[in-house]
Amino acid sequence: MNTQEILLREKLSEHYASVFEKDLIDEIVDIGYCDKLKSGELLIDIDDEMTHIPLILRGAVKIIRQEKEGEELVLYYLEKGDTCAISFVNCINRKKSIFKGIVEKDVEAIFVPVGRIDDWLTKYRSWRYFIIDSYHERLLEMVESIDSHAFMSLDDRLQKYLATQVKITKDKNLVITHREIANDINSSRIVVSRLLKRLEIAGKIEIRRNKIIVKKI
DNA sequence: ACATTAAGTGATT
DNA sequence: AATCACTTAATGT
Repeated sequence: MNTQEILLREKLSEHYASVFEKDLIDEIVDIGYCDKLKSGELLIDIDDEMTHIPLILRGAVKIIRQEKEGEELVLYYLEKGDTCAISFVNCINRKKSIFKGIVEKDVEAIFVPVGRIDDWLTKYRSWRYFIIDSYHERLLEMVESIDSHAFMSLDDRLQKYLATQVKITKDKNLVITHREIANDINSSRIVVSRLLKRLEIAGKIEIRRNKIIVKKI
C-alpha cells in the first residue's frame, strides 16, 4: 500500500469509518481520489454529466436550483459526512444534473468514479443504507426549504439563514454582503439591509462592511 | 484624487 | 415587502 492510499484511508475513517464496512472502505481507497476545492468554485452545474460522487470530508457545498440566469433557489447544503444522493441516481441512469452545486466553504472530498458504485449497492449493506439515508435527508431538507419560503416571514428566514451560515462556516464572523444574502433568500438588498439593521438594534448582530458578526440569534 | 462597490434612507406602491 | 432614486461610506488603483 502506498502512502497516498494510507492517507486516503485515514481521511475516510475520520467521518465514514463507523458508516462503511471494511471491505467497502478498501474499495473506495482503491478507486477514489481526494481533492480540494476553493470557496466559490463550481462543483456541478445544471445539465452536467455526473462522473464522480463526492464524499465530503470538510467544508460545505451549496446546492441550488436555477431558472434562467439569475433566478435561483437555495435547496440545501452538503457538509462533512454528506453526499449528494441525487447525484448518485444521475450516475446510475446517466441523466444530467438538475441542480447546481457551488462550494460555499473550502471543500475537501473523496471522489469516487461512477463505475463501481452500482455494484456496491447490492454488495454492501452499509453503502445501500448510506445512499437511502442520504436521499431521505436531502428530501427532508428540501421540504424544509419549501416550508420556509411558504410559511416563514422574511425576517425569520433571514435569521435562519444567518444561523445556518454560522453552522456551516463554524464562524460567527460571516464574510458576506447584504446583496449575497438577498440573493440566497430571494429578496432585495434594500430589504435585507433594513432587516439586518433591526437585528443590530435588537443586539443580535453587529454590522461591518462585508461582514456580519452574529452574537445571538 | 477618482472610480467602484457596499450599505443606508425616504418616499411610493 | 419591493422598488426607485438618491446619499454616504469604505476600498482599491
